Amino acid sequence: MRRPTNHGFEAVVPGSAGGPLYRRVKLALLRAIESGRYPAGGALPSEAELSAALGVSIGTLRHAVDELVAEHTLVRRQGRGTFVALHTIDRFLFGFFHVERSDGLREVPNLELLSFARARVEDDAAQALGISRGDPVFLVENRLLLQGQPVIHDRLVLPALMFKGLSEKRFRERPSSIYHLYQTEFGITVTQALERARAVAAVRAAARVLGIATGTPVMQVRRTALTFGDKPVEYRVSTINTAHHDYVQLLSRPA
Amino acid sequence: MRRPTNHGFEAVVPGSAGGPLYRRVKLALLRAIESGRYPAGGALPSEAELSAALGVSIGTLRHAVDELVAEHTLVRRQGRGTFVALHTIDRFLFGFFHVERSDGLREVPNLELLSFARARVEDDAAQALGISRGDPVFLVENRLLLQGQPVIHDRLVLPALMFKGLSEKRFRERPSSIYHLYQTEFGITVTQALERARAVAAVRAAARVLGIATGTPVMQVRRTALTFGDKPVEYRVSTINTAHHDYVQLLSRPA
DNA sequence: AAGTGGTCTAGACCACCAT
DNA sequence: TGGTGGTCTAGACCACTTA
Repeated sequence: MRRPTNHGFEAVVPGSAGGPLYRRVKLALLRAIESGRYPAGGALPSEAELSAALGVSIGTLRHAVDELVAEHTLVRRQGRGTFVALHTIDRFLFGFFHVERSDGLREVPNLELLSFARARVEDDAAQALGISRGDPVFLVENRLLLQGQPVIHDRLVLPALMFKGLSEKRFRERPSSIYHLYQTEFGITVTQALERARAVAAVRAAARVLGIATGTPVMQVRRTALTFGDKPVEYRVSTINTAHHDYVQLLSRPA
Repeated sequence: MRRPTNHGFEAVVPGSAGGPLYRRVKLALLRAIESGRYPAGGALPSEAELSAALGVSIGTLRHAVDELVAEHTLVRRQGRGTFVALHTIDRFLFGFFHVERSDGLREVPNLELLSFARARVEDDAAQALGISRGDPVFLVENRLLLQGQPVIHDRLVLPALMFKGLSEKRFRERPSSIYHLYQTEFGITVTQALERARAVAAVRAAARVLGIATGTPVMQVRRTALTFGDKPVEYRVSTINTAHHDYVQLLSRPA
């Protein structure tokens, strides 16, 4: 017989304000995840236990979990349990990496660290990250190879306050994916990203890194990556050589 | 007292094969919608009536409808009913139109028809549309203006068999959105689209239409639009002048 | 065999909308 | 006021996983 516990939750009462019960249950779960009580990759208590701890029916608990699963915050595995979602290489590839060869071949990119530095943030990145101009940031420069050929040049801007202790060494260890590194080392889960793309003539620096002539048309993608609560965690400018690769998108949902 | 009807549905029995009950209910609803029994914009019978007609509990019926709502096939309106989703201008703007001014201003584009013709399909479009090379198609050429300035040049390829009776006049009438035209005039609902983008130097024809110099870097987006069952209905090549506008994407879901 | 999530039911009550 | 979808419950049973 197992002793009943409340798993650190207070009962969520139905009558009071704050919207539907399942939504308050969802927020309670989200707060528990963000607080680190259930680390990325770890299991949640069973649905029966959670519904008892929160004082709601199992149907209501499932409704809340359904939404968190739809948002990729949780993952259900029948017969095993419910887990906090991990940024695996697969999720990265299909969720946040949009470049593939023109013939449709998708491939895990090979990453080369070009430079790593601490600096004070410039205006465009400060605005995207929602921090003050001049705040300390890390600047990381990467080159991504597909089939041995350089295709993408990335410049990342990371708020130093959120990535305390980040070092060049961490990046040199070639994490399976950068977002996986954020998650496991800093407890930061990237849940979505906003991208703005345009075509530009390659400047000399980017052209050299990509091995193309200055002035070649390339795609420039500016990405702001967000975590829970739409909080920005990374600003990134990618320059893509689209001579033999495409930037691919599947469109479906409005807003 | 209202006479009970089955609304043309046969009861869905739980025991047999074919996956979960709610999924077979979903398919039954989808077939009814595709068949035209419930036209775009029209209301479905109430959930109580549907669950009775299909012989399932209201919870199961709601589960099926939940998925169709998540896929934007149906729309629920509390107190009014459940409706077959319409391609309104809003849905178009947020679901399928991705160009906005660099400062973030979103605007409904002004459409100019440049040319309209019948022709035999070329290879790239034939492959994208899943038809045989040489099959009859409509070729439509549009120019989209934002704030009075030409920003996008579109070349559309439509299978003639799916768009019987399409005429230049229909396009001249400036439909609120092209996908709305497909839906109301031909019963074709675009549910999702696949886009492949790259940066290229503007060729002379596109440059003239967009009012820019030949060779200017522009984005070229090739879109395949799909309806129910991932069936292709339109192939489109867009050339975008990104001098003052961006191609914008919100990324979240993996696959 | 025990524990987990997945499905399905039957019904009560609430919130919203039209008339 | 009556009809619609939205929420919530309590429980039964199934399918899958692990030991």
